[in-house]
Amino acid sequence: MAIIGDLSLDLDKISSDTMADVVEMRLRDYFKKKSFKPGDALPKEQELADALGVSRNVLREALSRLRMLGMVETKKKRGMILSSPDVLGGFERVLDPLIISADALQDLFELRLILEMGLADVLYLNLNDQSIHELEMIANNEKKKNKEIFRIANEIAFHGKLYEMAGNDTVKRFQHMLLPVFGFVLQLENEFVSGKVTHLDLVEILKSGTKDDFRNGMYDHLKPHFDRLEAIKK
Amino acid sequence: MAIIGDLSLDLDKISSDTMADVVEMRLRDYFKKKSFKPGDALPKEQELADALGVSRNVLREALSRLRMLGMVETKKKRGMILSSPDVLGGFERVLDPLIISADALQDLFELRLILEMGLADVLYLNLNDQSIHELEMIANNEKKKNKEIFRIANEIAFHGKLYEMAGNDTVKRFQHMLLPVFGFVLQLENEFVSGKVTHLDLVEILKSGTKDDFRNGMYDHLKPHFDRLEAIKK
DNA sequence: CATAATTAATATGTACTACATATTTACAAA
DNA sequence: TTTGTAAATATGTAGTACATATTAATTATG
Repeated sequence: MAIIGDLSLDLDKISSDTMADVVEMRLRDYFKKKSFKPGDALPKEQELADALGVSRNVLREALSRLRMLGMVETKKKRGMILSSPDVLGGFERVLDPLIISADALQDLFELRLILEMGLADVLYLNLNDQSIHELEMIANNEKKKNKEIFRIANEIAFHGKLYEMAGNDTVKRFQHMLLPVFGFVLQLENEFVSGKVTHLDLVEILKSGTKDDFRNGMYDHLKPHFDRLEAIKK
Repeated sequence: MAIIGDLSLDLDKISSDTMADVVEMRLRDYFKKKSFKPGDALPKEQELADALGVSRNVLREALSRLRMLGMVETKKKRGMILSSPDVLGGFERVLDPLIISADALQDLFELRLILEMGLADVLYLNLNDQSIHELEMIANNEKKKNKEIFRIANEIAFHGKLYEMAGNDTVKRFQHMLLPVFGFVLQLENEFVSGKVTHLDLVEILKSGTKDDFRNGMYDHLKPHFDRLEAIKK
């Protein structure tokens, strides 16, 4: 006798791609196959629609997606050109803590910790006295202001500066996008404790310490977060 | 006398948002303001279009973007629901080494190195004998196969397994998406040398070494890449 | 002849209409 | 109670029309 278990495990959902989904993929393939490069002019909408056998409506729905990602730009009469997308644009649009899954939130929380811990090597490649001095100014500023109220702003300023010093704009932006997620997770846990190593301590390490010193300092600075992770994993 | 420099630096481009751009933003704001959560039903297309004062066409172009990102799903008659987007979907669609800028390529190359170096802490939180054993199998397998031909596949398998062991699906996928970029940059440089520390060495460290040992081992494993970075930065 | 002004041509942006299709709901039939 | 049928409805798709901005061509003008 046949055993009927969870149907959803045995029967895959019927994939109902719309024409816009298909056209989006086909356009991608077309650009690749023809090795279009940024700046190259694309055929006009009606030609593409005719070639694909769809209405101009459907084609524009697909184009709208590519335009959002920055893959294509259009000028009124000149037509469309392929362009260099902002690699983080699509990521940014989706990063709302209220709508992404709890698992993804947790993963992104960890991702930021991974970034902070991995930054040392690239950071030390770009280190110079001027930027260390600027970082120190930021850390010093924290003492003046009300610690509780400006705590989050201070965190953002200091760590953001670290990424800036690493000289990698994409990673800096990336980390900045992760901040709301990070804050959201912490808020859920009602946990705002600080590690033993302060921002000023980290500055001192940058002045005279090694990469390893910095990594260890950063770990201690982030220790409460890692402790939280450890507690969860068990 | 007025000095005329680079015009593009002095004159901002006129922002010519299309209706679809505006509607996309307005829908986002609407979802937030009404605190829609995944699963909630959205008004029907015609109602939204009427409310926004645009044609159903324009509204659908905006919706098409949100659908692509996985923010909304639609069923034929039931209407639309807000849903949990795949946080990396938008990123994945744009990661074509042939169209993203050279700067972004370089940044992403560094980003992968940062991830590898930062992985240790999260990895050690999840470590267990079983997964170490599986990793060892992968590393051992490399010796059997033709090293040159399978070199890239081996790299992907080993490092992919490391991310899997870290127990963070998002980061694992993220790293996997970065691989083509990584490979592309290396290919440009015609550089495929390995560090002194092999995959098997890393496995041994995982068995009996500390987090710091692992980080140092990973750094040595990736040393050629860091050397390349250092050469570029100067 | 060179520059400015005008006109024509064209591709995109937007709106509107129409209809097929899938899915729900309700109801009828077995 | 389950199954089958019919009506209702929201989305998916096609097609037409036109406004607008931009380019190209043409004419006017000094």
